[in-house]
Amino acid sequence: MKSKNKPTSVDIAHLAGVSQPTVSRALRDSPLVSLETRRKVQKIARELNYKVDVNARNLRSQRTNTLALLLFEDSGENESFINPFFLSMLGSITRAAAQQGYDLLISFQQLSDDWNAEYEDANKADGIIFLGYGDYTSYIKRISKLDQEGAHFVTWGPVLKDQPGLFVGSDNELGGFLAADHLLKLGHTRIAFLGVESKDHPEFHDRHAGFIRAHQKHGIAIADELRFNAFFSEESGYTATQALIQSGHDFSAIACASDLMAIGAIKALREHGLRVPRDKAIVGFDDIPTAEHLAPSLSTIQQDTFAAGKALVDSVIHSINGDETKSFLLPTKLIVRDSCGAGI
Amino acid sequence: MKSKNKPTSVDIAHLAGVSQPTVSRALRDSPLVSLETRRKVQKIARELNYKVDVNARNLRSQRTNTLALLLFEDSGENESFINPFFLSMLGSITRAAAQQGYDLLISFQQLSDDWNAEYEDANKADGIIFLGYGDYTSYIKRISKLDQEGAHFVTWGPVLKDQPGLFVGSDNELGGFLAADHLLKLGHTRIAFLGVESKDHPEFHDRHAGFIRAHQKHGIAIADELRFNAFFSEESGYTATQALIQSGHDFSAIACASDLMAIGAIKALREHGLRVPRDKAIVGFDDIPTAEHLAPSLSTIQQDTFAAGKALVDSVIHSINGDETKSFLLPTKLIVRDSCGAGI
DNA sequence: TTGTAAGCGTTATCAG
DNA sequence: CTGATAACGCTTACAA
Repeated sequence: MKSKNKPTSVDIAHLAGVSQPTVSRALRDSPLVSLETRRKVQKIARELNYKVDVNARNLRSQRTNTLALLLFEDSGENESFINPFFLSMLGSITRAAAQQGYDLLISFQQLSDDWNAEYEDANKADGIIFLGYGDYTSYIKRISKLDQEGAHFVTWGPVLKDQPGLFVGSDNELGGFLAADHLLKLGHTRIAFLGVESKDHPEFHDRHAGFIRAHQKHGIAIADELRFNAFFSEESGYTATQALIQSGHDFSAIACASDLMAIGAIKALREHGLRVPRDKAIVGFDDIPTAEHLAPSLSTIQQDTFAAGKALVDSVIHSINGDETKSFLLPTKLIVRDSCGAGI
Repeated sequence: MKSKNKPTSVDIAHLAGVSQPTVSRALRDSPLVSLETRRKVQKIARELNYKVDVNARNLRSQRTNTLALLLFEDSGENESFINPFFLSMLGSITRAAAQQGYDLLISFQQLSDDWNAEYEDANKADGIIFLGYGDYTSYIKRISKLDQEGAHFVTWGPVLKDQPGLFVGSDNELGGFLAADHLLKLGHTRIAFLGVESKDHPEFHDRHAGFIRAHQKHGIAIADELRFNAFFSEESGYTATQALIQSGHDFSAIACASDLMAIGAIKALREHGLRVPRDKAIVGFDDIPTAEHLAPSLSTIQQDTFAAGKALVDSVIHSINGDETKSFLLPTKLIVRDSCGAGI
């Protein structure tokens, strides 16, 4: 079944009449080998369609030139469905890794799983990128050990004081601020906020903190009764919005902590005969590809997945190389579309 | 920088007072090792946080337990943008691979690249999944060699006579039929078709073939002047639709060979003051996540990415195992939404 | 049930 | 500049 016997560096050595380490060196274009020998060896290698066996190389050199991407999912989510924001990240990380000459090993993990962060231990990868860690508190516990062991990894997430490990994330506080600021400028004063309040979800916390700061800037009091818990998903946004409507509290706009939530919110509003943006304004968060195609198109806070992928890959490579590394945030940006209308 | 010296099976052997192969066997839970010894060894391994070095294992066993996914992109496409259909595939392939206990190595390739299909040669992976091969004719040339070498790979694509290698794909002919049949049932008789006509793109050809078959079934003549070339992208659908409108030919519906095209088509129609579905009906193809959120929601032909991912992974694994394998198609399905209206 | 010996295909080290 | 020799850490025979 399998192909013919693959040529090895020994085979080439014989054919070229040189020693086998010389072959190895020649193929890496080492200047320690004379140009003539190099040429000869490389020619033969090409003719035989020789490829270095990466397992042998990795074993000997203790380096894999591979990055592992561990994607964690809330197990509650729909089986066959991946958060589109993560999908975008996945795309840009793959690209960035390729650009740096690293292979990318991808693995989905269930949060419930016994944590399978053995990629570096098993020498499958030189470093790890974590995406979507679930809840922050238990995640931190889990990675503290990794960090002490000197593993090379970076996490997509919030940057907080005294965190173990390396983090890269979006400036969620800024995003929350921009969203609320936009609505407040449009004249809204009673703005609902959809997003979980918990130490376990610092991103949401930060988005809400920005939300508060914007209110302070405008001298508008926060209406705490308009804050509803919701996770990333559409269902969650839908449910929270129903609760909001049924609460009977007055509101003219909703700031959602994710675009999926916003989709659910719009659906719920519509079912109650409320139109966006005529009756209620909506802002999302993420800028997933669907956002611009929604009806109405969704104003939202954009996370730059392209920059994020590159930042994650660069960070973990720096860590691998033993360079100085530091956690940092990427700016978020307001994208104005139709879902907020022209103001009150 | 790197962690402490990782424990090896030899270390454990010493501690456990057994031979090193015994350790290796015990860790694989081989029944050839007494329960007692197994327990002892496993306990020590756990305490030391020992992990098998996959490079050593792979080198010795000549198996990697890894699949490579090579994703080809039309280089013309927007740099940071990946076809959402492929993104869905990527998600489901990752899942399916994990389920089968395989790691997944992902690589983006530019079509222009010097073909980097060396994954199996280099023993990085036991088999390869190809996604988005560009144009069929040159792709076939490229893989013929792989096939002769006995490489283990499967391609997402059309199933044709005398193909080299293994293919899994959607039943595009059926999809094209379902799309046109739906429109014809609604009373449309002059239906435009957007999709490239070329031997190099058999999927589009098949979709059009189904389109024709539906017309035949309904006894309606095909209006060849209503066929416009377009690729997958939104821009392409936009441009083709403009051309269609400017051609002055009468039409009441458009069948698009991809959802992205449909998005572009709707945009073009709207700019010409034409409303969907009131003035023109639209059917897409793929059922990308955005489709249901468009305004109007897009009727389309669904490709089952979940089944597809599983089928691709299973196929390549069968091939690796030397089992009998055969190319096959997965059924496509009509999803009725609002973009076709209630008929003429 | 366990141990011994060999080897997977490289790269590293050192000597020439 | 090149070559001999020894690892890298595991699995596969085969022998006991």
